Amino acid sequence: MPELPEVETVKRELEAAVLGKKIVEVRVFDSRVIRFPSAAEFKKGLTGAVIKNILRKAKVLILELTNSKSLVVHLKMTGQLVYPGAAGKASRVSFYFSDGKILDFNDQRLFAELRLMERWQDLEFIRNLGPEPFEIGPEQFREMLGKKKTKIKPLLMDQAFISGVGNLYAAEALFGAGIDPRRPADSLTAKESAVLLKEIKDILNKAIEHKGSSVDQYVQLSGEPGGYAKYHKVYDRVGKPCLVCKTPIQRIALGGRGTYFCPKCQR
DNA sequence: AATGGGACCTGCGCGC
DNA sequence: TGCGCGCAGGTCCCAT
Repeated sequence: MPELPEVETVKRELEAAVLGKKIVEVRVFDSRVIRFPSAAEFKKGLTGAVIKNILRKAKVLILELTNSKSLVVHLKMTGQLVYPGAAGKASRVSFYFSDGKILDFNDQRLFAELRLMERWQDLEFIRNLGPEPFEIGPEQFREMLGKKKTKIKPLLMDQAFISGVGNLYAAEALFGAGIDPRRPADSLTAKESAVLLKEIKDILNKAIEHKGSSVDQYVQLSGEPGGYAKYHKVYDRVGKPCLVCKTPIQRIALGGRGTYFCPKCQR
């Protein structure tokens, strides 16, 4: 599922592929993914526009256009952007460029969201985003954790607390830091919180280097899977031996989400 | 304030 | 072989 490294990968690839290109046609195969405005207005607002700038805010992708509007993309869990595309049957929306190439937006489960906004900065979700891990240091992180009694793992996934981390990287970072996902956030020592922040940053950076983790549906812009999944130490490894101590990896539900951890290495 | 559950969706893998 | 069911998780929303 696309988290910060996957969205960053797609953002970089989009920059190389479609920056400066003109959209000449938009075909909508399932209008449910278009959250704003209507499908008709969406098409009208995009046709003829040139992609001027591409940004990422946490897990959100923003394509700024020359007509002062922005295409805001949230892939949620199964959204994909594929280029060059083929407007195949899995496509929900296809963007046709003046050079004849196609950018396909696919989404198996229809959770993903496309919006055409005058001002993406006004989107409530974006306004409420907490800092990305790269934007804070250990002292600030410790202070943030100290104000929260909630379990550390769901807290890492709270985009208003810290943004860009989802279920997979939260589990991997907590394993790397040797911290039990059920620990109250304010129980982490200064040293533990510093190690955790470093693990988060290191793992996100390494995942970006390997162009993301392909579990479930995520693919790079080219349609190829990302290469980071083979480095996962706990995610989706329930019952398999811990790569450090051989204890079977456990899976529990926290905040309704599958949580993988090593009961021996993580305390 | 924190927590839990359901909702949104579809396809996959499982057990029978 | 085929069917029904649970599950997957990013985010919002509601209830407690």
